This record gives sequence, structure tokens and C-alpha cells, in this order.
Amino acid sequence: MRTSSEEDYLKAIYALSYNNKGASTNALANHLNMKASSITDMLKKLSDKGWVNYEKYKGASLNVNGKIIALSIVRKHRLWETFLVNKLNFKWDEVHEIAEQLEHIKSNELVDRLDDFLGNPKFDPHGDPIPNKDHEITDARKRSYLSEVEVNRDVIIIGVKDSSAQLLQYLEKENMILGKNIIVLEIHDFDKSLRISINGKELNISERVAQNLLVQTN
Amino acid sequence: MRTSSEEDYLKAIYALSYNNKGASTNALANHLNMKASSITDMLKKLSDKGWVNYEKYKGASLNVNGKIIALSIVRKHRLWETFLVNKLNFKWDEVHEIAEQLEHIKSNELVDRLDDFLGNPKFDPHGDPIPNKDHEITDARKRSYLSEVEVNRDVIIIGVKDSSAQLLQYLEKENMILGKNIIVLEIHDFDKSLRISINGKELNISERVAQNLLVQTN
DNA sequence: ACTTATATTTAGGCAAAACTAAATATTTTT
DNA sequence: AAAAATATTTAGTTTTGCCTAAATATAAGT
Repeated sequence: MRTSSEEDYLKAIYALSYNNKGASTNALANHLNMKASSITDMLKKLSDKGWVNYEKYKGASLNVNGKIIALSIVRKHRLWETFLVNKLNFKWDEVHEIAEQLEHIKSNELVDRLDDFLGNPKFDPHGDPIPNKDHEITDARKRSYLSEVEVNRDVIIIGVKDSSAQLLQYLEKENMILGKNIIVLEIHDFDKSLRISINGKELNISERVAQNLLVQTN
Repeated sequence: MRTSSEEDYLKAIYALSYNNKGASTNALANHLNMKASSITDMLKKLSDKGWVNYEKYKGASLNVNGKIIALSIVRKHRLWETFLVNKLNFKWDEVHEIAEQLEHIKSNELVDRLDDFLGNPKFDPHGDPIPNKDHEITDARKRSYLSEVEVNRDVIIIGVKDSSAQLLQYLEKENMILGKNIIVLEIHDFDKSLRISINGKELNISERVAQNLLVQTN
């Protein structure tokens, strides 16, 4: 058995682990809004429980068991977000906090039935892939950030990188919502801002926004 | 703010309070599977927080604020049970434990949207009334236990008193499910067991079962 | 390489929510 | 009404998960 707190740590290590590298104590402390000493304590515990590889002063990484748990939490989080948006009509900037609570509900049966109820979605409302029952992420879509797309490409909005309320509200206001088509008309050299076509209108957006907008390119 | 644990206590006091009487320390300990000393500790705390009237050696009762909280937990519990049964196709004997977890999720918006999504149900799958947004229980149905129904009455199953898995599985096996019609054919004097008609067949059930079967009589 | 800066760990502490064991109240029985 | 039984409270512990402050290790700058 495991606590919600332990699950939060495993998820955080997963989130901070790029290309087989683990997560440092400080990075985790920052991510979880805790003090570094608390992280050290918990990493020892998670290591004892057999979920995490931890060596003093060298940060932590998930082992096979830890990764399975992390992926099952991510799966639950993204399924619940999908439920909240698709069934209860929440907006995508409103669901994160609630999903943070729901992801800790314990019942495999519940998760699998929810998955079926939602039609076994492959992506959540932010465009992030949902791991399947076997903890596999199959991200078939060609994804990139809008800032990396060349002129004249036609893409579809599938998510955001930074899911802050500010950004999501900005996108909402401009009606840049999930599934919308975007054509990149021009990239301004001096500030890398973009002129795009969306909803039949032309619009200028900053590089910053483009860097956070996840699009499907195929 | 309040903890899940505090909510459990408030709900327990609510459940054990009949006709304006409060709940005793031991009754609460029994109900919550805890030691009496733990109850005493928490009752002091809940009293300090202004939710409970507590006097040494005299048990505890909910005050207005405490009752509102308890009813909002009950509301959440019953709405989630309804969701699990009506939308995710769980059976009624499978949902209690999951709902115990879900009832602690914090978001008024979520509860109200869930309520709407379910079509603002007035009763949960066990036949218990669901408090509305304003913490009011409007139990319009004439309800009684099957053991109290006279011969020849035609009633509808709307719930159970004891929602133990054993009972629910027995009912399931006999196909005595929610919404089914029952006619009381005979009440045997010697043991108060009943001969009833259900599903076009005749069946004998014990007084014990009849005492736990909630029916609508009008 | 040495000093400074930063990162991490250790040690000790605190609050929540449970526990056990002992003390005290209340209730019931005789 | 006293004794016995039961209920409740008090006092002191434990575990979890966080904290602060101090110590130590690693990394960076000159």
C-alpha cells in the first residue's frame, strides 16, 4: 500500500526525468513546493520500498516498479481530466487541481470502467497522451510546439506545455481551443512572433505563446 | 479547511444521531473502528472548531455548521454512488468503498456539475435520499421496511438498510434488484418470515432480510 | 588548486491522528 | 447504597510527513 504523498513524489520524479536521467533533490523540492530536507527523507523511504533508485548526492530515478506506479497515477490524472472536461463541461484551465485529488482514488476497477466510459481516449484535454491499462504510452501523433513549425504549415491545436491559468485563459479569449486549425502565415525575424490564421481571422501571437502551444503536424 | 478524518467523524456523528440525540463516544468508536480515546481527542478538536457540541461524558451532537458539513459529505457520497452505478455500471454492493474515498474530494463546482450530469437524482442506488445544494433532504416517498408492510400490499424495492456485501449479493442472486415489484402474500406467524411474489415467482424470505429491505409503499 | 557558492544531508522538532495503559466517571446490579 | 461493570477521559507513545538550522558534500569561479 502507498500514501498519496508517496504517489506525489513518484509522479514528480517521473515528470522531472528526461532521457533516463533522474531528478535532483532540489528540482523535486522546487516542483513539490517543499524543502530539500523533506525530499531526502522521502527518497530514502521510496528507495526502501523498492520503487526508486537513490544514491546520496546523486538524485533519484524510478525503477521498473516505481515507473509503473507513476504511470498509473498519470493515467488516472489524465482520465479524470478528460472526464471533467468531456462529461462535466469544465474548461481545461479548471480541471488540474481537481484531478490532482482524483488521481489518488484507489480502485483499478474504477479506472478501467472510467476509461471505457470515456471511450478509451488516447489523449487528455491538454493533448497529453493517456497511458493504457498496461502502462504504455502510445503517442502516435506527430507533435511539436507551434514555435517550431515552418511557414505555411497547417496544424491542429492538441495541447499546451505550460498549463497555467493565465495562458489557458488567454487562449480561451482568442478562441484558440483544442482541435482548432492554425496556419502559420509568417514568422517575424526580429522577435520570432507569429502571424497565424485561425477561426478565419489573422492574429499575431508572441514567441512565448507559440512555445507553449502543442500542435499536431500530420 | 478540514481534513478527511474530521469529515469522517462528522459523518459518523450524523449517522448515529437519532431524534436530536447525539452520539456516545463508544458508539462512535465502534462505528469508526477506533479506540474510544481517539474519539475523545477528536471530539474536543471538533468542538473547538465550532462544529460539534461536546460535553465530557455526555457524547457529542452536531451544531448547525457541523450538520451542514455532514450533509454535504452525505450528498457527495450518494451522488458518487449514483455515478458509479448509473454511469459506470457498478453493482450496488461494489460502490460503497470507492464512494468513501470520493466523498472527500474538495470542489463545490464538481459536486454541482456531477449532480446536473446525473440529472439531479433525488435518491441514490440504495434508495437513500440525496441532500440538495442547500443541504435539504426532501424525502417525498413513503418508505418503510418490507417487514412492516401488511399482506397483499404491492411495493417497489428502493433500497436496503444494511448495505453489507452479503445481503446485497443475496438480493442479487434472487434478482431482487432496485425497482422490482413485490407483493406480500403471507406473513408466517411463528417466525415472521414472508412469502412474497417477485419476478412472477413466489419466494420465502426471512424476517431479517425483510427488515433490511427498504420499499416504496405508495 | 583554492575559495566561494550551491546543493544535499543530518539532526532535532512539530502537528495530526492514531494507539495503549491507567485513572476516573457513570451506570447497573445486587 | 455499596459493589461491580461499563464508559470515558487522561497521559504518554508512535508514525507520517513536513519543518528549521547546522553540517557536509559537490560544483563553479578565479
